[in-house]
Amino acid sequence: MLDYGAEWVHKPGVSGADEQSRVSLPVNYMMHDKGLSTEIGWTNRDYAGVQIRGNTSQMYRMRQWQRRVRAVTGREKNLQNAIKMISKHGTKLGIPKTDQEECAALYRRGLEMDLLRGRPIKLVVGAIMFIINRKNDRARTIDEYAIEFGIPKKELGRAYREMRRRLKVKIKPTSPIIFVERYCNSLGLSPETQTATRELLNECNERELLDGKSPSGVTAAAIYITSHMQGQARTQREISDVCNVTEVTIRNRYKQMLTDLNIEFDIAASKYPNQPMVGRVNGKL
DNA sequence: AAGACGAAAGTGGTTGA
DNA sequence: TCAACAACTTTCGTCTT
Repeated sequence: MLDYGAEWVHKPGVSGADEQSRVSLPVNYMMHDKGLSTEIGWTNRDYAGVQIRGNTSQMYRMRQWQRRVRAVTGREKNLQNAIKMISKHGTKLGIPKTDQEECAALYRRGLEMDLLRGRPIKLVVGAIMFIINRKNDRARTIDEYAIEFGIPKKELGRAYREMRRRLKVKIKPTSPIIFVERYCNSLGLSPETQTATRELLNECNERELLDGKSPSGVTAAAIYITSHMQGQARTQREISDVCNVTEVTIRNRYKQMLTDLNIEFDIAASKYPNQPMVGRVNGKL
């Protein structure tokens, strides 16, 4: 686990409120030098805000060199590039800042272990961002990363698996549950329907009906069922658009779900509101 | 016309020899 | 490394409402 907390420095001989004095920002992995380097400001003023007189072109040159000197080695330049990319694509995909920092930290680790030489930065960054995505149970699929980075899915998948192995990141299989909130929201379904969908998936999971099936596929099927049961019917087409699975898959999955769970439910007859909720009666679905 | 259905053929990943 | 395999996709004609 990474600690994102502030870093307190203990001052000897000081007590009370001053005892825990903040020295600077917490170490920030989104800066290639962890935020520890010096920056010369552009204002031509000294620490007290007084205008610096005289040689402004000298100030300009100092700034220039400070910038140049900050990233000297190839490795540091590489890291700078990668971090820029993480932040750019991360923002577009809506990845939380904390996740982005984890990506940067993991990338740095790969760099230090010398695993990255000769690979396109884009590919490694994509793989690492997907690793963090999976590790933290985020509701995004590899397809979305492949599209965002403009890398064929096959290639990104291969890089992802290799990086995961070499960096020794342990990853659980994706649970369909993590997609429920996102998909239901996209489809404008009520919180009750979301809950019902989770119930349904949990029930399937307990009976071990989900292993080996694609997580977004079974989520799509579950939503198809519950949306009808809740009187908020969505078509297979609408759901397949949002969940990025085909209508055929939704059909196969939902039919099997109904038979496996012994649920008698006529989808065709359920297009109208006020259908009974999915829930447990005496512990049974 | 929209939605659902299911057969058929093809794809990529997993598994076990 | 290779073949077998299950899940999934694409495509398309048919049925139902």
